[in-house]
Amino acid sequence: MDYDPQELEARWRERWAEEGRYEADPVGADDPDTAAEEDATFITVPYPYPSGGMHIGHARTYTVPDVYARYRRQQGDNVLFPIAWHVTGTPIIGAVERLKKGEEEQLSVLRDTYNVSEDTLADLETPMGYARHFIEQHYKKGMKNLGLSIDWRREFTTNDDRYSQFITWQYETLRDRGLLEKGLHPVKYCTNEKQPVTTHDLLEGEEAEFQEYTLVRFGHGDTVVPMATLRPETVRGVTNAYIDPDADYVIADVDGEEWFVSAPAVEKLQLQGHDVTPKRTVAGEHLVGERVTNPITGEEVVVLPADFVDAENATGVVMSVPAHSPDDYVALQEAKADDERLREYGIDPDEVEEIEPVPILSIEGYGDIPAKTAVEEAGIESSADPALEEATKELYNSEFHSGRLNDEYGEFAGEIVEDVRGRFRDAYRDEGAFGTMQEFSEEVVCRCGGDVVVAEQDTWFLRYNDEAWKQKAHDVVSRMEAIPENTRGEYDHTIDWLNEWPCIRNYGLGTRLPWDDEFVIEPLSDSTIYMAYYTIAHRLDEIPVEDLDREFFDALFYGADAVEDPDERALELRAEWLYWYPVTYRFSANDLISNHLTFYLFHHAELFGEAQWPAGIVIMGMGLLEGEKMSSSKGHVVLPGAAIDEYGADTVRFFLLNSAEPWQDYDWRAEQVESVQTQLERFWNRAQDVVDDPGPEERPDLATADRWLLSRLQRTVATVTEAMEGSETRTASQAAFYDFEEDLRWYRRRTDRSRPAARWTLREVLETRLRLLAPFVPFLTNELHEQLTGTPAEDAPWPEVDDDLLDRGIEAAETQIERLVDDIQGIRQSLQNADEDVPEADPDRIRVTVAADWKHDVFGTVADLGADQGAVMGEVMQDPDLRERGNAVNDLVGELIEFARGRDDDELDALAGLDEQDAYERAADFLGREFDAEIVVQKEGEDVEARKQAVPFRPAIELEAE
RNA sequence: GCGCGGGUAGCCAAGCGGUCAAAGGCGCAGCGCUUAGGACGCUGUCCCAUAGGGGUCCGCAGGUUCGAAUCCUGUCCCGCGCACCA
Repeated sequence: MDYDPQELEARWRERWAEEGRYEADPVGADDPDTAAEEDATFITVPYPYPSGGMHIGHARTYTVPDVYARYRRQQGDNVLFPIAWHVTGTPIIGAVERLKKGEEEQLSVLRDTYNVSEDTLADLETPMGYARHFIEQHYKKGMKNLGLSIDWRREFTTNDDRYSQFITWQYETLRDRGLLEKGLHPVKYCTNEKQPVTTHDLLEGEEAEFQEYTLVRFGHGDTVVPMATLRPETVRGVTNAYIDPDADYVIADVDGEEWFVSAPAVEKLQLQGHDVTPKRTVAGEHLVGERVTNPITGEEVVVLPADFVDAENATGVVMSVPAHSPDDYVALQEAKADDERLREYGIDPDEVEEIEPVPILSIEGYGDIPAKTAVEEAGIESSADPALEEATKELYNSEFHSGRLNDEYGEFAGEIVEDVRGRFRDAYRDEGAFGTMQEFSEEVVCRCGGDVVVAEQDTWFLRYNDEAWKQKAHDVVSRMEAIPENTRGEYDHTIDWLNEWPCIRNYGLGTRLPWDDEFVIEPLSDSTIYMAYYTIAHRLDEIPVEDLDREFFDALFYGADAVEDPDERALELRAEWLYWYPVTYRFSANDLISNHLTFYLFHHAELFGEAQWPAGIVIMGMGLLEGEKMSSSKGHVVLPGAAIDEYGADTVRFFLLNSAEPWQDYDWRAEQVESVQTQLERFWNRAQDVVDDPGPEERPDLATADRWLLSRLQRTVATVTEAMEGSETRTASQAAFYDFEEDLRWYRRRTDRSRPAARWTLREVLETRLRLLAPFVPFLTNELHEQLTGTPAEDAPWPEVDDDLLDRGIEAAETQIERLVDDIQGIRQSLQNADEDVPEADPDRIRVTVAADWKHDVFGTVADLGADQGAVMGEVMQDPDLRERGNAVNDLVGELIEFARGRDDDELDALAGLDEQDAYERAADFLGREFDAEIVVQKEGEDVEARKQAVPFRPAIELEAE
């Protein structure tokens, strides 16, 4: 029977679907308190977000947990592996809108990358229609084609009414526990659309960060002139101010005061919680030459004109600290040099000439006036010099990390800027001398073309900064299994670093905030405990939505005593939940540690008891395609459907699981995938050979080679099992498939495979390997295992190591034969390298001389005492015969000690028990065939002496030509 | 900047104190098998060598050790994540 993956895989898919093979239900759930929970294994993976199609990276994300799920099933566990669909938030809505607008890029992705036909495009014009298309046509199809062992009865979307009831319960509970809080928060706000926007909506400035400027409230008469700065601690070093004389500025009423700010600042201030009424617009020139009062020092400084001031940024008025800002220093120099311009603005040049930098902090290596030093050392002559920016950045950095404030700073004096800035700012903010304004680090433009600015918005926060909550989350981390182990610290790090998290949005799919339906709970916040929902999803459908109220879920998750009149149905579902929970392993991508996974830990820590806390998380790496990042917009993707059509699902699975461990990055390379396909085909063909001629039913007498192969098989079982326990899919599949293939190659070379014992051995080996490989290539292994035994591989138990078949002695002997072959080959090669022809390079006879008995006795002592020259010599010299040999013994011990180093006791014992001569004699036929020569095995003794020194396990070898 | 991961022969990639000139795959070369090709098997693929040997080597520089690709320190380079976005 030829290997036809398409035909074979289609058949098994059908069988699985018909049988409902992977539908899992609690066992012994009729008695909920004593259900056999220890056998329950619950595997989850983040539900896909169907805002586009599935690509090969997704295929791996879902196949890794599938392989583990299949492994646990063969180990006898009751395994639940469910899936659902995450549609919350804006990406799907955004995609639909771009489609409806007829955006070319979006149409091209849909048509060309995801093969959406023209007549189905219309179905995609509603969010759920769009989601449904990708769920059904891509994800579900792809998952089924891959052979994922999912319980399909439990699927749902996060936009379902019942799911919303569940999330409503979660958020009401959290609010009652004081873990939700209302407050102001900066958001990206489009001034054109007059609404908040997400990163996805941006045309420019996706990388922009929020920057918090301090507004230093300089005074001009009764008018406040707020100067924006990122370095509030330099306020005592201000010598003057700068303004753009040609830009528009506004005198406005702000929160009952009169302010002077740039025109663009008005809207920003309004959006940031200020009550702003513009009174009149003036040119910046209006303030030029005027004096403004420093709120901290009380000093008056002059306002100078400057073109470099950007009225679009913050308030459009800046303070000048020439001692510490190379920018300001150079600007001041240039102002001093341009008397004419100063006069133009009615400023007395002599007054400007007198302005000297005022240092306010000290820093080693920069002299008294750091900015001056920096500018001069960099040879900067003008503000147009590009080196100025670099010098400014470098000085800012140095001052931040190692500058110490001077004495005039009082309680803040002597401290490093990095440590003191926040406190300094807060102190004066409380006092009223400072204000705050948020601004982006770069220009941000909405896809609609509108300017995006920072707005402060009323928002509900999850209080991840709550110390008690953090502590509980840390407890979860300390108790769970983190795979790989080096990720554990990242969870702790994230828990410590997380602050308040705004958990609602103004629009999007999902669950409305229960007490304010203007808002919707955002995607990372409605996906923290949904694993619990899987355990009951299929049975929830029987219950009317309106019954799923707070009390219902309280009874479900907290038991009959938690509510006054518990709903019986809720208590039944509670049994299901308790049976499956906790989640045994959650498989997820490494970039989700810093948000989703840690949220998952937080919410479980708070809402559920310790017994329901996550038991383990396995982190998965990223995928590349031909060495490059995948990108659906560039069409640089491989779709699972196409890959499965071309190679078959088993090949796709095997490649994805075998090319790297789950947590390592992997690279889909067509060439490598093809090679996997041919390897599987070869495996199939060899298996067919065994199926066709399976040998005797009863175990015959086995030859050495058979016993060797069976012993190797036991080691393989041990290696694969251990690897699977740690989710090391690469190690496991490598050992079961490729590594063992090496052993088989040797076996084939070594022995006659038509013997009945060989047939029996090969059958045994195949059956075991099929079971070991069943999690990886379920289609092929099920088929072959059924052909061989009548049952599919997945229904056969996971192999166990048979100690009776493990034989160290046989393996040690075989290793010696391999070594002998290598050595003979090495000698022959060396002779073949000769410039002249050497007849011995093609020997007629090979003489193998085994070391004398007394040498083996010495080795026995080494094996007993270990690699300890002194101890061995001491022991050996007790023997008068050996003592007589003197130096020869000393040299031999040295060599044997070297040999014994790094070998474990088991191996040394096996070698000590080995009859070397017998091993070689039994292999003589084989060696003769290999080298086409007569093999003479002899033992070193009184009448036999080899040309070369024979040492135990390293016989003398002589090649002889007639 | 902060955190994580990584730099191994022509390429991919394993190894993570001694059995390491370093698994396996790809590529390349030779031989066998074959009508031929493919597939398969054997051999070779850093340098030197007429007997299983020697030399150099695992980003770079130091160090620990009887012994380092493997441990430590420093350094250079590359990838990924860093929030209100799934």
